[in-house]
Order: sequence, then C-alpha cells, then structure tokens
Amino acid sequence: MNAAIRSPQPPLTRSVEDYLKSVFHLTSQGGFATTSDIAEMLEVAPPSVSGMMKRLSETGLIEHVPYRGVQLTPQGRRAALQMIRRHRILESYLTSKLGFDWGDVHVEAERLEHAVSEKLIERMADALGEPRYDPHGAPIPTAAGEIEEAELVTLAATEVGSSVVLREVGDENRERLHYLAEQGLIPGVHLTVIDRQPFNGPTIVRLGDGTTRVVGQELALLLLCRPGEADGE
Amino acid sequence: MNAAIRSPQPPLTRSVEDYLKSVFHLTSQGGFATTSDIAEMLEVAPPSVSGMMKRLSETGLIEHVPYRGVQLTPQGRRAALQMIRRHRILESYLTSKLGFDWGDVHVEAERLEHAVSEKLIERMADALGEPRYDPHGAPIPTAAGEIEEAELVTLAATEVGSSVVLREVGDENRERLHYLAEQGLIPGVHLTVIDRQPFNGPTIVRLGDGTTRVVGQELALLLLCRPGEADGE
DNA sequence: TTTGAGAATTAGGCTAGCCTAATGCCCTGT
DNA sequence: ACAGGGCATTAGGCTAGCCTAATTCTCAAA
Repeated sequence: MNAAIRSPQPPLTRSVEDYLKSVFHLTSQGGFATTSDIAEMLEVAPPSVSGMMKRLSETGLIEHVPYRGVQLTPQGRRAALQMIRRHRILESYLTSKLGFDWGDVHVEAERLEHAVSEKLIERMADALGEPRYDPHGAPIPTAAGEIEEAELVTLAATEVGSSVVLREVGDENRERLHYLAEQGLIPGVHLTVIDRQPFNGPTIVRLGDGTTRVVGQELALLLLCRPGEADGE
Repeated sequence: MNAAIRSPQPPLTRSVEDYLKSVFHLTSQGGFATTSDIAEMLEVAPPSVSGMMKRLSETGLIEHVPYRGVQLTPQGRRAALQMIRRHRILESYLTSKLGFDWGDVHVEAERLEHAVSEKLIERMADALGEPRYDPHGAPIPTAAGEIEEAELVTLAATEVGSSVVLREVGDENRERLHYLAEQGLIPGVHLTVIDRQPFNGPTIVRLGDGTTRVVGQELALLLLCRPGEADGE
C-alpha cells in the first residue's frame, strides 16, 4: 500500500491545485464531489474532470469511486487547505495593506495563490497579525492545516424575531459584494430578523443603527449568520 | 502589412513573457540576441528557442533574422519593459515592506511577476513612493515604459586612483549577494579604487569609513559603478 | 575556393490539459 | 423488471512547450 508516495514529491501544477480546492469546497458538507459539479465550478468539460480525477487518484491526492464521485485523501486535504490559506491570507493582505476593495480581491488572489511561496504567505500573515478570518469572514486555515468549522445558517433560514450576527459572506461576485457593503451588510454586523415574506420572499432585518434592509432570497442565501444574541469575534 | 495585429490581443503566456525578458536583456547593449544565448539564459534547448522565436515573430513581438538572431519590436519591447517593471517593483516591495533579504527576492519576484495584475503593481509602487531603483540598484521602468539608461562601468574596469559610486549589482545569486552585503558593497556606497593586481587580479577599494576591501575579478565584474566624485542617487 | 566547426533549424516525439463525440453505467418511474 | 434519462467515462484530437536527433546554414581558416 501507498506505492504512490515518492520522497521528493513533484510540485503541484496550477490545475491540480485548482481541482483540489474545488473538491475541498464541494465536500465540505461531507459526501462526494461529483464530476459535473467540479466541471461546473472550474468551468471545464466533464471529461476533463474524469481525466484529472484519474491522475489525482493515482498520485494519492484523492479517492475516486467511479461513477460516484471523489473525496480528498489526507494528503489532498492538506494541499487544499494550504491553497485556501494562501488565498485567504492574500485577500486579507490586499484589503488591509494595499487598499483593495473586498469585491476585487478574489480574482487577484486566485492568480497569486499559485505563485506565492510559503515564506511570503507567512510574512504577510505575520504583518497582518495572524488573522483568523478573511475579508469575507471566511476562516483562514492555520499554517498547520487546521480550519475552524462554525455552525452558520443562511440569513434566509433564520427565525423571524431572532437576533443574529452576520459572520460570513459566501460569495465572490464583485457587484454583489459592492452592493452588500453599501447596505452595511458586512461580517460582524448584528441583525434582528423582523420579517420574511412568503414564497421565498425577502427577509427584512434591522441593523444596529435602527435602519432596516430588505434582503432578497438570492442574497439572503449568501449571508451566513451565527444565531443568538452573542457578540461577534 | 501588420496582419498579425488582432484587436483583443490574447494575454501572453508565462513562457512568452520569459522569452521577451531574455531578449530584452540580451539586446540591451544593441545588436541581436542569439538562439543559443536565449537558450542558455532560459535553460532550455536551442530548438525550443527556434520554435518560440518563430511563433513570436508571427505575433509581431520580435523581429527574427534567420541564422542571425532576434530583436524586439516596439510592441515586444513594451511587453518586456512591463515585465521588468513588475519584477523590480516586486523586489522592492518584498524588501521594503515584507522584510525580505535582497538575496531572496529575485526568485520570488520571478514567479510573482507572471501572476500580478497591473493594478496590484501600481498599488505597490504607490505604497513605496514610486521607487526609481530596485534593491540591487537596477532602474525601474515607468508605467509608461521608459527606462533610465545610465553609463556604468564595472568595478573591474575602473581606473586605479579614481573615486566611484557603486550604483548597481548585476547579479541575482543569493550567496554572492549575501557576501556583498556583508562587505558593505551595496548600491550607493562610495569607493576609492586603491589598487588592482595584474592578470585579472582583485581590485582593492576603500570605503567611506576608511576600511578597505579586496574584490576578486568575478565579483568586480558584477559591481556597476558611476565614475567621478559625484554624490549618489 | 573549399571545407569543416559551430550555430540554427527542421523533423519527429512527449506530457499536461483541454475539447467534442461516442459509449457505458446507474437508477428511477412505470 | 426494464426502459430511458442523465451522468460518467472512454476514444480520439488539439495546442503549448519542451525534448533529442538529423539536417542545414554561415563563416573563417587553410
């Protein structure tokens, strides 16, 4: 067993790194990542995914159950978390130190994450004071490969009358992020759920300053909240 | 003429960017860059260069005179200078803002220069106060694509008895750069050329603080100096 | 003026990643 | 129990970049 382990393992290609990240995200709720989900996420054709999955399972980064899907091996998970750490540290650095807008950092980080050295990432993390969350509120894996798993619920699923804290915005679309920031809907803000219209209608929330927002279902599904009155961070 | 120009020109690949940089450096003294020089600089086989030169001349980035060599077209020169700007801004940023050693920044910048956006480079340049020289003293091209051309002479070619200012270290080797820094031989320092041993022997210089250094020919060829008593920068 | 060394190019092959078209598998609904 | 839809996989092809081996060109020296 484990014939796939070679001592000086070759560095991963950009493509491989992207595939691993996709599988990580698609399996974060448990279960398998399917070929077509990966294909859609990476914007490639399904046969390209099949081919890559074969290669990755040969090198021991994923476990492939034909016609069922894939999961990361511990080795694959480690690599994926490293990429996610890079991505989120980069996003944090670009916003904090170089004045980038939170709607712009994703694409920038997406390219840079494949080019930065471990050393550079740790210097950035250090300069930032070892941040635990990126600008969108997503947890940053530690250098050791641990990631916080919070139990968050989408704003669309909160109970009317309850109070929640917006913890994370699960989106990377520039325009949507700009809009949300304008509305003051950014990680850390306290929300009281005033009402929700039926038939997947909008959720109405009150912010800390007493103003209200009407949040459509599409956006409400992206706003991940921690229930309860508790204070943020 | 100029059928090669397409309106939405495709982005250059990493390889192409590297070839253009090589040609730029190899032709900086005028003349043609030869296939084998490019091959050596990029550590590829000569036929790979021939193939790439063919492609690049088809896309109008270089001018290829078969069996003679290549030169950059204005378009190719623009692209090369952009890469060099990126590289040198990155080196400057890494040393100034993230505490990197001047011996380490080259390899890091070499990877990053292909992944950074124009916007990021300009933010970095801005954060640095639009630096004109990188940590090794090399001039940074402007965003508009202009680069300073100074008339420098290697320390090995200076006149015994003259005073010079060390302006630039034309090297990217980690160990050599560390050694030079230890010796205080960094851009900006004033040197008086005390003596030079015959048969390509070492050059002996006195620093501003009165101490002397014995600089072997190999290193002396890398130290680019501005002659005369004039003050630095 | 010829010749041969050395440089450049052409010929032919390989891998990584992608594609489309063809085929195969799985499972649900009748 | 099986037919068919939908997803996955295999088959076969393409490009960018690299390689080695074979060939061609250039130029200087005899």
